[in-house]
Amino acid sequence: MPWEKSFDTNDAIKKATNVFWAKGYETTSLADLLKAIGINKGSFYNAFGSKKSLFIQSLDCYDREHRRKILDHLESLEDPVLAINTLFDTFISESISDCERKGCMFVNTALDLPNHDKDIEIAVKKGLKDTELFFKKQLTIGRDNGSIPAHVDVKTTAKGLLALIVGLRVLARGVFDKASLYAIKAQAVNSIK
Amino acid sequence: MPWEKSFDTNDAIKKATNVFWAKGYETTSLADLLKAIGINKGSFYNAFGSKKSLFIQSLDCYDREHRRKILDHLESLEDPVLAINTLFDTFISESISDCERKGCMFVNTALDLPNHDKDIEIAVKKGLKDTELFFKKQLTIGRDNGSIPAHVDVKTTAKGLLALIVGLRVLARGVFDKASLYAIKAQAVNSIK
DNA sequence: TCTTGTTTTGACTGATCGGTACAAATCCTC
DNA sequence: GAGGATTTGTACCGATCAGTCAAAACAAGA
Repeated sequence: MPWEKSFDTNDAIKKATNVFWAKGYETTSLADLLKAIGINKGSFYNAFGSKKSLFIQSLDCYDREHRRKILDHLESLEDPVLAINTLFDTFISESISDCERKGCMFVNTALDLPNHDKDIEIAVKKGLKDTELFFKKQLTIGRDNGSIPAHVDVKTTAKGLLALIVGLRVLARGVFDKASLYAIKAQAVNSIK
Repeated sequence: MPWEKSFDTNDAIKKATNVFWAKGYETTSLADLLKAIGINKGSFYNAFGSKKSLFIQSLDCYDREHRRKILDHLESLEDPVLAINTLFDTFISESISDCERKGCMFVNTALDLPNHDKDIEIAVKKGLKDTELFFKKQLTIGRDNGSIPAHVDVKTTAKGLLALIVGLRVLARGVFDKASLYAIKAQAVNSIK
């Protein structure tokens, strides 16, 4: 009975994610989203309800398709020191090769949390807490298998590494060059030996 | 001959700075600025020319009245380890006590550099480079007087400390609590001993 | 072929955006 | 007080903002 949808919702969310990722919530206009997805207003509101609702779905998409995917791969390495090294390498080369300089969608959103609603705050906190947990797990494994010395405090260092990653993500959006980004990595590597 | 201005330009810039600081350039509307300063459009465009021109003046105001003022004081301590400790303490207590959670205007602006014009990019880069230079100077003094061990690499550590500060500033805007912010400080302190 | 249910389209809403134009109000000097 | 310089308040500009809505387009079942 119904008319088949002419566009794929998941595909549309992915396209929207890229726009929100690069420009942020406020700066992204509805016109930007419609152009990126290739539909018009009626279809947009029929499919997504509101700009904010799509933003939340985009955050979730980013979380699954980017953030968690990277961490899952690093965890599978089963080598905490290598995992942390590779994490920094990945973000640095991602930053350098991305001519849009999008950075990290969670970091970008975290910075203007004061201007966002509670539900978005919760989603962002959850993502960053989970990244912190990733560091905690890796540090614990490393200490247990001896690849990370015992004097490294797991809780403190996990938060410190998260802060370094966040700093790297910000500075990679136009302030630091490649060499400087690798200096941040060196700081991170130093803190686990 | 001329009619005296009914408001002080510098005072107006300070008020505008607070709004831009909290909300960012795009999200701040002209109406926000007019309300904060307490003037109306005619006076605004007569005094400042454009929204962007005022933003640049606000960045400069922040640079002089906040960023440099803090660093000047820390340099006057003539004790690099104390200076770096106090820097983190200052930012942490500033973050906690500020109910607006404004963070740092340079960090906020740095994150959306891709959406800003060249002149703003230059101003932000300059401010952050100068902060990096502050770290370099302090580390050099510390190594010279023996309060910081020789194995600490000045250039790398300066960039690392800057990244930690940037990360702290972001995470303080809604993700981390007080204890977590102090963990970042601990990471910084660890890296210079 | 006609009905039914869904999706698409694009015009429309009222609000707000940054910025301009200009007359009225104000003050200083002569 | 007159004249000139400058600020101030406000009406207005076109563009854009997020969001609404009714009619057109369409597919499948009857």
